[in-house]
Amino acid sequence: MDAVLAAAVRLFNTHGYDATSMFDVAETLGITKSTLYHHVSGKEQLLAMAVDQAVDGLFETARVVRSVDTTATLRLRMLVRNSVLVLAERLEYVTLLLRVHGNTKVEKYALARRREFDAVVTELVEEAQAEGGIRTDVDARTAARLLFGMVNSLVEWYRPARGQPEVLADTVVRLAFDGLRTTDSTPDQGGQRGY
Amino acid sequence: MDAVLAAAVRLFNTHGYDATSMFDVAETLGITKSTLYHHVSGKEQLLAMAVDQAVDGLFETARVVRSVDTTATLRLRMLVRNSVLVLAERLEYVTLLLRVHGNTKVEKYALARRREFDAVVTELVEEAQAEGGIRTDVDARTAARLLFGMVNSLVEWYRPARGQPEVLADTVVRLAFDGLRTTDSTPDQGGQRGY
DNA sequence: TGAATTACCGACCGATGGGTTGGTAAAACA
DNA sequence: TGTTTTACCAACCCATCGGTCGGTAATTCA
Repeated sequence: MDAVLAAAVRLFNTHGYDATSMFDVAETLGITKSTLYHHVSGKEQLLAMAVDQAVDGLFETARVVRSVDTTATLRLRMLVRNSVLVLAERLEYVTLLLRVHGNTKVEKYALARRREFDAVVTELVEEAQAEGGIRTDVDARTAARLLFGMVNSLVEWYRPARGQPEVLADTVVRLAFDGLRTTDSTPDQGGQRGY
Repeated sequence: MDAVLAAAVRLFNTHGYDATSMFDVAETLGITKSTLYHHVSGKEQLLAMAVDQAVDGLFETARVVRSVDTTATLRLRMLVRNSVLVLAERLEYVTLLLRVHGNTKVEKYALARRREFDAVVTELVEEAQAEGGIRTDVDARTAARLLFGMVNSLVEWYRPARGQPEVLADTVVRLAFDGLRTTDSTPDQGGQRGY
């Protein structure tokens, strides 16, 4: 069953959801279409399961971060870092989630969950701004969107083979918080490994 | 003809390229499918034209930036800023370009041009690193990808109504180069309006 | 061993989609 | 005015797709 989902998601990502037929999925698994329908209720269910895999990972990380007792700024750093790790770990599922744009029930659900996650990030950015941890001359909503725009763009090029995701996560955090400019005097934000 | 392309691209973006039928496009224009085929050779041509609109804008900006006689760092800032402006100006075309992932001839062409643009950015990042203008502890290719990952994410939420694109472009440049951290002493990189 | 469950398949169905054909009405041009 | 070009359309073609149906082989379980 997991094999079915994995194969489907891989095909969805390489050829596009619409362009992938249930026949394609079945063929990849070495079974016929009828047999495939014996295992899954339909194409949309495959999409729904994939979206859930991605969304669950993201919200789990948001939940963990929320429960940590530290500054909002540090929690924001943790959220970014952990999100990169989730993206790397569930790459194919998150890729599919981020490409959803249509109008079916499942797709609308996916978009709603993404907006929900966005709201969490925006709130955290606002908190961090309020405590003076990050710049206030950029609208919180805009900052949150650009920040996760950068994070999410990973799905376009990151491939698991290319080294540990932790290294990448650190890079993303550093770039997001300190920018591209020469790191004259990198301010160590508390020294808690990586954040 | 421009009206045909505009209508098609809008539909492609809202419902997805595959999910949009030529009948849908025709209906939106208030003509029949046969008449639509009298104006365009096929669905792929519409995609090709849209992709060209986006790609041409991006490469034009890269060309202009390349011809400016200043530091690589400042040119990189200009490229980011101008890219945001192109994205805002040709939003629907660039949106479509960035969503292309399939395997047809046109889609492969689009991906190739995107990679080409990527190479230009990476090269500029390397130059800027070499002259000491930006941090060197991040791989140039990775930095370039994350940088334009952020820029490109605009297509997911930016809507023209929301104020001048110049303001947004400045925000993106600031965030990309100085990061989210509190702007203790914003280093004015030369004072050339916005960069 | 016999019954029930599970995995599997070939053939089929209705709908949709990209694209074509063969033609008419209206401009543009001479 | 006659002719060519342009804009337009209804009907049709064929491939593909999501999904169903009726049935068979293998497996599980009692």
